[in-house]
Amino acid sequence: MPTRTLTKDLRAHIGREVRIQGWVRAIRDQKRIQFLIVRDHTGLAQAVVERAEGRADINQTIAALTRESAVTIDGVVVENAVVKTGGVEVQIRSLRVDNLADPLLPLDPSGPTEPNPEVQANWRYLDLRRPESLLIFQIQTAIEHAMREYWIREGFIELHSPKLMGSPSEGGAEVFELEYFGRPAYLAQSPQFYKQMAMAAGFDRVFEIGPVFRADPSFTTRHSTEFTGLDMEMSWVESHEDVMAFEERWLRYTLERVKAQFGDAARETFGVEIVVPEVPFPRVPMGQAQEIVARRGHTAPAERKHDLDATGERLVGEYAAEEFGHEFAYVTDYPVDVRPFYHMRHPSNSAITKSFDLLWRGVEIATGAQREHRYDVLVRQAKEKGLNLEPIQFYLEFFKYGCPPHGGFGAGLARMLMVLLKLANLREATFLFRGPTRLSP
RNA sequence: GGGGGCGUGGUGUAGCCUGGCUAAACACACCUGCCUGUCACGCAGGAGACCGCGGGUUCAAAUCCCGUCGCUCCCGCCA
Repeated sequence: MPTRTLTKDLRAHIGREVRIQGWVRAIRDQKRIQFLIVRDHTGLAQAVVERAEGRADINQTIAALTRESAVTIDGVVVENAVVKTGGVEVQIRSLRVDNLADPLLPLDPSGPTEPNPEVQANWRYLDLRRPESLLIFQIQTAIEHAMREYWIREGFIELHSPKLMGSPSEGGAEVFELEYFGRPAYLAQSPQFYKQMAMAAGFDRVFEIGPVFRADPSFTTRHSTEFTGLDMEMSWVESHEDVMAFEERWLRYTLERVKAQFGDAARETFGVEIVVPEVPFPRVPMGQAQEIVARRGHTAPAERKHDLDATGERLVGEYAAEEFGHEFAYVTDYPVDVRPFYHMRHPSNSAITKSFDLLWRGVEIATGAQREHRYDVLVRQAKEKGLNLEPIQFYLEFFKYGCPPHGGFGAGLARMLMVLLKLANLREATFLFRGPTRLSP
């Protein structure tokens, strides 16, 4: 008997005794009868008990109960069309208070208004009790699952690369430094070098879903200092086009799966329609992107006229939506000066890289490229960027003993979730947000 | 890093511009009592903030000024 029944399954247990477990969302304690609304991760259920001599203990417990307490209820499921929680209710036989909640909640998960961001962050576990919060992470699980499924089906190997590094992977300004047994170490801001090392190792195709760290003091709704990176790298590509072609099919599959599982829930809770994108996605070379942006009346600051700023990206997103009816757009052919040294350059035009960004509804969600796999060219490009070769020598060595041509991309999980569900802020799509001013809980 | 906004009981806000008329108001939550099935339950009563912090102006400041701390948004950086 003490097998737990989820609230969503009560209808299948009419007339039988069940145990439900969850949080007290509401207490309606009346003279003759007492109602509890109990929430678990699958929904709401009403539990009811009449005030009577034989149930004085239960009646008393309920009189002293508080909202958001954790309870276990045993009782019989009865059908009652009047009841708004699914037309069924549980007639309480016994009630156990597993954890009584303090009556003064710092954050009310079923309250009429949303608390301030700071209150939400400080009491994140109460904030996460809101069903819409739960749904975000159920959808995140489905996304990750579908992505991993597609990768594995395509012959990829899953990688877990180290996050502690002896030298900053590239550049250096945006890397966290920490003390490592008396010498400096750095938190990986990308698995870039290691996934390329797997190419040199002959793994052919790899992916990694793991934490990445960025020491940028960014204050926007779409940045954090620690997030889950989605990275992949594939060997024997002819160009970055092969990578883009993979990525768009991977995304189409993922959204297909997520829509099938959560399309209705996403519509009801967030008012968003999950669209399974057509492939190929629209492609917009940087030169054309600049024209589109200019035509739409936006002028980027002179010093970054080779790149797209956030507004520019939004406008290219609008363009893709209007011209192609598409939520996604690849921006390709970024100039050398706005790309890292390891991006391969076009053989016909060395000022342009074989790289791309992927925009979703005008928000940058991924960056990719074909990598430079020729040792001497790579060294030349690193020098050109003014890099100190010594700390990256281990990386450069990958390309001295037979490394296949390869390419890949990196994307951000929370950022994709934010765009998918049209959330106002990345932190809603992050279990525990880390930012320049947020390091706890 | 640059710019804007905000900071009032447990929570969300009003009041601030046009200082005193409010011993700081409203909603939700909380406490007490009442209520024959409630379902945003209802009704009656009650407790709870000296208005982020520090300084200044003034007869008088939550309200004006300066500083400071915190949060937040935009830009930049990027996923």
